[in-house]
Amino acid sequence: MNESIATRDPDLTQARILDAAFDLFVDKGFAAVSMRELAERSGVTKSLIHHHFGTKEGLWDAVKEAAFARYYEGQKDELEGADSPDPELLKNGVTRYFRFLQENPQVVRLFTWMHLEGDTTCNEMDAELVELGARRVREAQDAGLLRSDVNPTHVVTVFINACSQWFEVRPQHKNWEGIGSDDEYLDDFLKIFMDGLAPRATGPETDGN
Amino acid sequence: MNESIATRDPDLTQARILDAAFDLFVDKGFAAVSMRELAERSGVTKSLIHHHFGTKEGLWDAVKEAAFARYYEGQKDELEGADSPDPELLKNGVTRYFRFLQENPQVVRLFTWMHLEGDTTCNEMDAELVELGARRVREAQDAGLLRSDVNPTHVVTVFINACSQWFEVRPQHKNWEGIGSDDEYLDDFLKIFMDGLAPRATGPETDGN
DNA sequence: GCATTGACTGACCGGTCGGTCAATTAGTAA
DNA sequence: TTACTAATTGACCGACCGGTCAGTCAATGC
Repeated sequence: MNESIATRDPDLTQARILDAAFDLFVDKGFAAVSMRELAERSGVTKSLIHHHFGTKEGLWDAVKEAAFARYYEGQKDELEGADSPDPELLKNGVTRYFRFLQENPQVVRLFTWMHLEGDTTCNEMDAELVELGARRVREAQDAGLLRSDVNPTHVVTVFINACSQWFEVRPQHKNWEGIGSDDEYLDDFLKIFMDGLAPRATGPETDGN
Repeated sequence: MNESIATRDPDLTQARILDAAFDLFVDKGFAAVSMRELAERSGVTKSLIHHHFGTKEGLWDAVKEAAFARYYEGQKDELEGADSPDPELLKNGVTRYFRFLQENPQVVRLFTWMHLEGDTTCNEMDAELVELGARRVREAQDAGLLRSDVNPTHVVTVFINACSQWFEVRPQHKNWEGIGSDDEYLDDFLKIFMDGLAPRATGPETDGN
């Protein structure tokens, strides 16, 4: 706050503002954050934020765009990295997604704010990621590695829901009696999820296809 | 708005204010709602709200308390209504919970706001409900009707998460390609969930090892 | 040198915020 | 009727809101 910028660097300034705004918006929500607060946190004047981002909504949009772009790139890379259909692949996919949310709690909160707002700006990208995952599931189904009587999109949705909601409510549930650690929850979920997705014995014999 | 109260009825007035506040807070979140807006919506003066509820926070607390009390009573009754341990019971429990959220989308949003706020006022009641459900699961496990190598609390948590997150993001996902209706999602989830919870073949019978 | 551009500032704007308060009004018990 | 209590009102408060604007200041090109 006391330090002023050594030399004029608009890019760095914008990055500073975006960082502070990300933290504050994620923490308190859009409506509960004031421009003055944002200015103080990022060490610039309120007017400067308006200069770079126009309105408060403009800044909020920029924050969401930047955060989601990072998320999107990371997830897309991981989804496209895998190749051969394999149940182990699904398990790893779930685990990686779970780890990602675990390490990025702010992303969970950001998405939750956006959902409550009815924000649809990231809808196509979101849909694309799920579509990518669903395609993997369908490949595994066609290869006879996963049961085929469930909608692949729902398979992906179930694990996304089970993971993201876990971290969304984690702060409240943390010290509940009977509830385990992140890893224990993940283990139990994977047991249920993977065994529940195992190919069904449709006939009298062991399903070999 | 035009109608004024025929005769003074403080209870009715408070109920009116609570109703309007519930709708507005659930819709826009605590910070984004103004006392003037609340007053106009409930057809009373701003001062009158302060008279009955003290502060804006006081009204918010009252709204949350009332809503959660209703939720708590309903859920508790359903959980205590069941008696014999039975896998069908778990399936019915999931279905009933799913239907409840389906019919009460505002409750989903309210809880999400509360989670983001870090609200812990309903934590004990929440924990009690999950504990009740977990006890049912444990009974079924002890009776050999469900696999025993998973934490009963996690079993309950998984289905709560899968259901509530579904409705939390539903407005955004509604017209995604590949995604089905509420009922189709529930069916697919139940397939995975129930089969994933079936007792494992550890013994002499048809064993895959 | 000088003009131009854009980053950056601080004072200021009208409006809205949550909350208060004295005064009025309607029920109620004596 | 009277006295009391509580519901209800509208005017009002200081603080804060998001946003604007004229102007300063540093870099860049000529």
